[in-house]
Amino acid sequence: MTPDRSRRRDARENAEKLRSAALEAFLADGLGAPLEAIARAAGVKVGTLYNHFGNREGLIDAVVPEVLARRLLEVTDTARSQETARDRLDTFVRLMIDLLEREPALSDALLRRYPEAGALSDVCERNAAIARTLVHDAHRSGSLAESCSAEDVLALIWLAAAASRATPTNPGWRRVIDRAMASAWTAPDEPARSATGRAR
Amino acid sequence: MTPDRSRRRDARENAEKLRSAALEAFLADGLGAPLEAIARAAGVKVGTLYNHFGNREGLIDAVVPEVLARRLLEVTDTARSQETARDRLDTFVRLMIDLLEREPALSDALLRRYPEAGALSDVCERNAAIARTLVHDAHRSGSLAESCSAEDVLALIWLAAAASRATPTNPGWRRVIDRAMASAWTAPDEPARSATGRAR
DNA sequence: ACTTAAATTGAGGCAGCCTCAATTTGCTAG
DNA sequence: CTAGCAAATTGAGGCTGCCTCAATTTAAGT
Repeated sequence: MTPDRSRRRDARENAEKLRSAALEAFLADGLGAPLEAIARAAGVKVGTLYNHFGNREGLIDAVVPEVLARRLLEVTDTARSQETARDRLDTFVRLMIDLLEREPALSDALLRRYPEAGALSDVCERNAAIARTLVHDAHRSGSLAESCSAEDVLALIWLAAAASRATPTNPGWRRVIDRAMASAWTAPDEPARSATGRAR
Repeated sequence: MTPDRSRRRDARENAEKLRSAALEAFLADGLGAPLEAIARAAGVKVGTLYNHFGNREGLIDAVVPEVLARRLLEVTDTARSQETARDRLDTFVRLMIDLLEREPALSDALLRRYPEAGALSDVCERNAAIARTLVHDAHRSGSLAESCSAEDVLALIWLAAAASRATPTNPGWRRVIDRAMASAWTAPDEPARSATGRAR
């Protein structure tokens, strides 16, 4: 984003090396990856890291939001391209959880483990807003039970994030979450195509 | 349990002080409570703690299993005293989750964060075995869907543990878990009393 | 080349985990 | 009652990890 206003080339290069090392570490190990290791991978001392980014949150914010926003965009794009409101929400939730299983950094972000990372929180909040509208549409279309609020859906996703970051992880959690989501639809099997309803 | 075979009174007393400080800390803050703080609270240096208990897991094992076993016994006793198989399982799950919300140490135990604490793992395993028989009975009684296996119920409890230990915690998770469990019963509302079933 | 502002870093403080040699202390046999 | 021994305690220290800052190095512009 900020193409680095600093005058000195070495500083710009070091910042760049740090960003790329950080990105790799954060994506691989989550947002708690040791900063000392990142600095080492960038061929620099930690002090330099702190000079450039202030603290862990600063570094996270400089590097992670963009990538996660891209991943989330893929999810929302695919979800929004579905025919029915139910499919849109269903796809969204499913892909979100798939993504959480692959991206520890996203789980850490959704769990708000680093609340000072403002840009990252924004990305999450924007995503939550999308989830809320998808839920709203699903409610309107009658395919999602009113008893399942938008906050419930967000909590479900949050829960997947928490599960995916628990140590050691228990593979069974996914079935439980799927069951919770499955029980939230009003029509037993297929989405109510527009209003062809034998709904209710 | 082991009333301490050591000859020297001071050693016995220190061990006792450590146990009680440890218990307090573990119950209050979970099994990750800093050992240095425990030693300090016991009026002793960490070295002494390590002399007596070897490592964190040793201390956990010396102190936590008994208490958690008691708590779990209350839960299973109450659960088993219910009339129907469905109520027994339902009560068990509900009380377990209540307990997890109150006892971070239990969540840490179920999450297997300290696998070397053998006695603790045993307590958990015994509890899991009880859960399995309750699920089995519920299946036999026809009140629990076959699609909800014992491992699914254990995963649901594990999930509650993970959620309750995530930082910061999101209060909404409980509704999601309740929904998952609620959807696992075959009869929509009340337990099928023995076989008076309009089940299926 | 020299100056100077900027960037880097080494050293260090803090909290945790854990180890171990040296010291202290309780117990007991004489 | 005391000396001597085994047992227990501990201080010091090593390790990782977070973060700070004064002193030094170095790039860039005149």
